[in-house]
Amino acid sequence: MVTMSDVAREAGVSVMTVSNVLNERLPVGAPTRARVLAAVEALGYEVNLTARHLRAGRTDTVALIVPSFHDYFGEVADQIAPLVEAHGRHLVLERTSANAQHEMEAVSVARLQLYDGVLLSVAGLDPEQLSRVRTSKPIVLLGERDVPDHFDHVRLANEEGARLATAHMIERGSRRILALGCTLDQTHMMTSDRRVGWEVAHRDAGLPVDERYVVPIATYSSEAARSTLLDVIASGLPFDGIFAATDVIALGAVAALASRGLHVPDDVQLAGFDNLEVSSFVPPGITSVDPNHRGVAQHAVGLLHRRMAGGAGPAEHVVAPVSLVVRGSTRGGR
Amino acid sequence: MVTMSDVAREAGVSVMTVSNVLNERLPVGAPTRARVLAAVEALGYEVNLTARHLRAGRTDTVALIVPSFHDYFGEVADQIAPLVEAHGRHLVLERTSANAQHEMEAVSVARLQLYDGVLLSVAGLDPEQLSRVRTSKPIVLLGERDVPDHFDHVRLANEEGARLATAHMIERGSRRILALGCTLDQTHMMTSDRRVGWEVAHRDAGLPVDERYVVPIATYSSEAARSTLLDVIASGLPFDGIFAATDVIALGAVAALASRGLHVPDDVQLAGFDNLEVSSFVPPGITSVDPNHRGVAQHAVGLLHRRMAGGAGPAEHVVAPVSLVVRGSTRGGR
DNA sequence: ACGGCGTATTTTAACGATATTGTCTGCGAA
DNA sequence: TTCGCAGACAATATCGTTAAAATACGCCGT
Repeated sequence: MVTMSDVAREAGVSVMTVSNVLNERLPVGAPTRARVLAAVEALGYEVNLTARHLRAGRTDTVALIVPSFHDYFGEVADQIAPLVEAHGRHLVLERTSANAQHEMEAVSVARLQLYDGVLLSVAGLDPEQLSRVRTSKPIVLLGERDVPDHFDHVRLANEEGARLATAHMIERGSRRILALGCTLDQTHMMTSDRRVGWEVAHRDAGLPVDERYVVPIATYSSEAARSTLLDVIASGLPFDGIFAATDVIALGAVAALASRGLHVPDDVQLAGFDNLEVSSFVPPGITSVDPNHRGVAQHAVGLLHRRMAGGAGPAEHVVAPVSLVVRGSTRGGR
Repeated sequence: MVTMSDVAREAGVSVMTVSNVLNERLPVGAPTRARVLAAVEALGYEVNLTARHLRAGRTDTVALIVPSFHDYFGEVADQIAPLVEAHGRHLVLERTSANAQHEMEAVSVARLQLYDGVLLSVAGLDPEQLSRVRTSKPIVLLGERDVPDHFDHVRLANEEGARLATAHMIERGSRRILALGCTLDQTHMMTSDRRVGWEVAHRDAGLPVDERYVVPIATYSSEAARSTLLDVIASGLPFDGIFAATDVIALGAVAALASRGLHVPDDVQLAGFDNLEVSSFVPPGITSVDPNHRGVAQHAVGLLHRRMAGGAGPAEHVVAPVSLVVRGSTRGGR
């Protein structure tokens, strides 16, 4: 590897002069500067960022740690990247495979020290595990789980989104709406918060809440959703609407309904959550709760930036508002 | 920050003893070890990886540099991650926004020095620009563009995949097949290689090749595909099949066809390329060329690993085989 | 001619970890 | 008693860079 001292020797100057030429900290005489630049060019020198990071105590890099690079997270990441770069920092992604052990490793203080700040999308860690993470590094948590109070946290208005979607289908005539991929858990989780919204919509409309219509699925994949919904259909439980906890689940539902000859929205209305790009293209267009990626990204990066700039003060817990995008999978959609 | 020397002071030993306890290089007496571990625990010490990286000259980290975190790249990344981790290294992703300037920055030798190896998904850089990248760091290129000979490179059998898909639709009765999202370029690019496969299938079947059926699109988005296809329909050009250059494009085509009341596959057969997960769930299931992510990932990581282990020898240029997955969007699919 | 000042450049000392070499202690063998 | 040697630990040098302090050099005014 070519180092500064190689360049210095080649140019017949000290390493500090090389550093000063390259970083323009102290002024360097024109002839000397020219010799240094020539040597840099000749040897193909590039600064060693590891050394600079050690010396500077900063890396000008932010990590976004996500469970997988798929779908929702990919879309959020694409929103976050330019915001981080606007602050003159780099963004890198790390993956945890939604596995609590991997997440703990990712947030091990050792790993964190490589970054000036971390956006951690929490999927596998519960509050108890998270509270064991002690570090002075700025961290902002993203995700739908409960987290310890002392972390900055951005989450979605899950309940409200689910309520919007369900109320919309009720208004358009559905009376038996599955909550596909939701759960009856009492703790705050994505799947239970969204189920609560589904319940609230029923109560608001004076409709009974039937727990048989809450249908959990094994994994959050389209395939699991498809086979689970096929089971529901086979069981004979009557339904005329589906609130899918995520668009990935909605997609599996679309496939299952089509394979059983059920028409959307005439036989069954369908609404999802996440407003993935594909959702507007899958005929007849899937009505979906838009999670407001841009807003989430802005809040998260904003909070992180404030902490990195040394901002103190109590942790903030942001609930980002969501909105319903109506498409052809519910009646009245275009 | 808590450093080794803080721990050393707390435990009343030298820093080397702390290092030896933590890394188990030289043996340390049991009582001393216990004191050190207690001090580590008490102070919450974690190793500073930046310092270790500088000293070791390695980072045990591989970067995957992609144009965006969407769709295809997200899926490839999820395949690559476990393979890299199996070699005891970390994987991080960086994003270039398919922008040549960003790509050049990403491969600036400075940035590379943070990693032991780099997988670079080339979207914006042409061979001439790439050949200016001089570094001794192991780099493996991914992607469908031509690259300088001295780089290891993994690409797909684009032409063969397109030929398979097109021949399949011809066999099932299509006679006027659009090449949507393809181009007439003569240089090797994804869009032109796939167009060549479309041509070859026609010639193999003794059918004429009509260049009016090659329909480029402005951006590789579903939305652009949809509006472009709507224009084609409006133009009155008759067609009974579509080979879409990517599944993202196929998805836009599905939406356009549905909105014009054209039935897939009865009125128009449709086949895509990439076999995205969604493609098997969008009714009636999109026939697609499977790009063999797993194989690509294995080749790429294998090549990189060999180079990182010091393997010399000429650069390899791998063309990963692809296969056709037949679904309901072509006749005879399930 | 000389003190003083400003600019150009070098020297020194870190950043935090670790490979290498060096010191000390105690014990067994001659 | 003396030497050698092994085990346990410490001191030093180093990775490549940069902040801060030190030096060298010319030039000015008096």
